[in-house]
Amino acid sequence: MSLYGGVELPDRPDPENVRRLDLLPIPMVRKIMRYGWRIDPDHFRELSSRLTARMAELRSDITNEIPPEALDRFLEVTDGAEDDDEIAELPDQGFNVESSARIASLLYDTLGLHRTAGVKVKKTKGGDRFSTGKKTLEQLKLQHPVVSLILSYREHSKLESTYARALPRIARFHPKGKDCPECGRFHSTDEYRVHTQILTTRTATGRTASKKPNLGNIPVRSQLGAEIRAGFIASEGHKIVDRDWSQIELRLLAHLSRDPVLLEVYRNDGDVHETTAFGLFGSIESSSNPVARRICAKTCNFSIVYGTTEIGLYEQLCDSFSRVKVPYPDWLTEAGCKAKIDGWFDFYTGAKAYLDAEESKIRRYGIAWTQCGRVRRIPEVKSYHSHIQSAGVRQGNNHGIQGGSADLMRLALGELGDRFDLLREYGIETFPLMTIYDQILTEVPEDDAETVNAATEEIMDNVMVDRSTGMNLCRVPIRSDGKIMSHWVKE
DNA sequence: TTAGAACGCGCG
DNA sequence: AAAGCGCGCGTTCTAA
Repeated sequence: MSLYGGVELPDRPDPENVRRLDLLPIPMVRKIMRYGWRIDPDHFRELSSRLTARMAELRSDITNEIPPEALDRFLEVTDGAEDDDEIAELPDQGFNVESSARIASLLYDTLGLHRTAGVKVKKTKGGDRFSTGKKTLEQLKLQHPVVSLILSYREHSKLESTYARALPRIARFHPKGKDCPECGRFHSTDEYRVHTQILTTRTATGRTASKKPNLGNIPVRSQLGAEIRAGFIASEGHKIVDRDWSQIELRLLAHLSRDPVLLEVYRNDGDVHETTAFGLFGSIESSSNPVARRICAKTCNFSIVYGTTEIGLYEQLCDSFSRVKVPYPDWLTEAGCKAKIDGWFDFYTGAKAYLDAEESKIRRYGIAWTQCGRVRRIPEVKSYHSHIQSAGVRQGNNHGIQGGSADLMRLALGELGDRFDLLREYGIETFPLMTIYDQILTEVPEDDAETVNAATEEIMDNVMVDRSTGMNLCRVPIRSDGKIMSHWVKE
């Protein structure tokens, strides 16, 4: 029985429910940590040497881009980093590109890019010097060719040190045969697996956190990053079932806010990003740049809800556009972003009303809670500094959505654990690989992949259906996308 | 020598 | 005064 629109929500936290939520996923979490996830060490070793080689090239390209007299001037300057130890910069290798302080010295002291740039260059958090972060460098790209080279070097270096080099070292050996001493299962070949640690009571919002390795930040967005993911593989004769919720946080917002536009989109299985684009730009036929139009809408949907300002949205949009190599549209200014934010709230009036109502509750109680009753204290709203208060309100509103989706994930993991136990009685063995915020990955014998995919879908999509009464407690449908693969990338 | 802050950056 | 939230990790660099 569906009660879309007919359900009144409890307005107070339910501590019993939260305790249950914290315990529910534990059997699944323990399995994830015990079984681990197979990786291909040779893939990473090969990738690592490719990255290292490219880094050396980029290092010399960077030095070559600097005029000789400027380079001499730059290399003479010694800052605290340069003792007479190993860290000292070797003349034949150029300088230490890893050091943000050295990069700042190069870009600003030696080349003076902060003066030639049209925009105001940001300072670091401590305010000691000009920033060399990605967003700043993106803005300086056109000033000097060395900037893009530095960005490229950073990308390579990040992937090499954090993933390509680290993962094979962390992996444990699982010998072939039955009763593997590491995980107890049967392996038809020797394999290497990484065993992440999952922390279930650490984050402020109720999300789980993963470490050693952190499987929540394995690259995917860039071309190079996808090559890291390709090294995560399934056991011999097995497949990976990868299912992720579709826009779970926006659906939760639709549910909580009862925004009429959002409700309508999701109930009709519509395209929410296209709908936002329509609200911000008008019909697609009148658009000169449909690609930019959609990127903008998508970015707005994921940023504005959490209280981004025009400056933040501007930076975010620049990042989105450069990522997909779409030229910046002419309206992309801070003022233009202000207009988009206003337009977004004018279009989604119900969401606006919900966020405002939440804000007043958060300010009054100094507490934010999810629908399931997960509490987060927000003492900041009682601060005498208005910017601290605003940050607190943003955290609180974020908690309702991010924490709410974390609650759903815990519910789903609990249900899925029970379902997997049932499948085992029918001879289907499942090995949970990971849960990443809105995603559940499972390793399963090839022939059972479709079955497990369907079971996972059933659990995830009905996570807000009360199993004892059959009542649907969500005002919009919850949907997910599933993939069956042998590498952690599309086939 | 070691601990940890600062910076930067990967993901949802 | 800062400018969306939530994390973990690698490197540099400083302080003890």
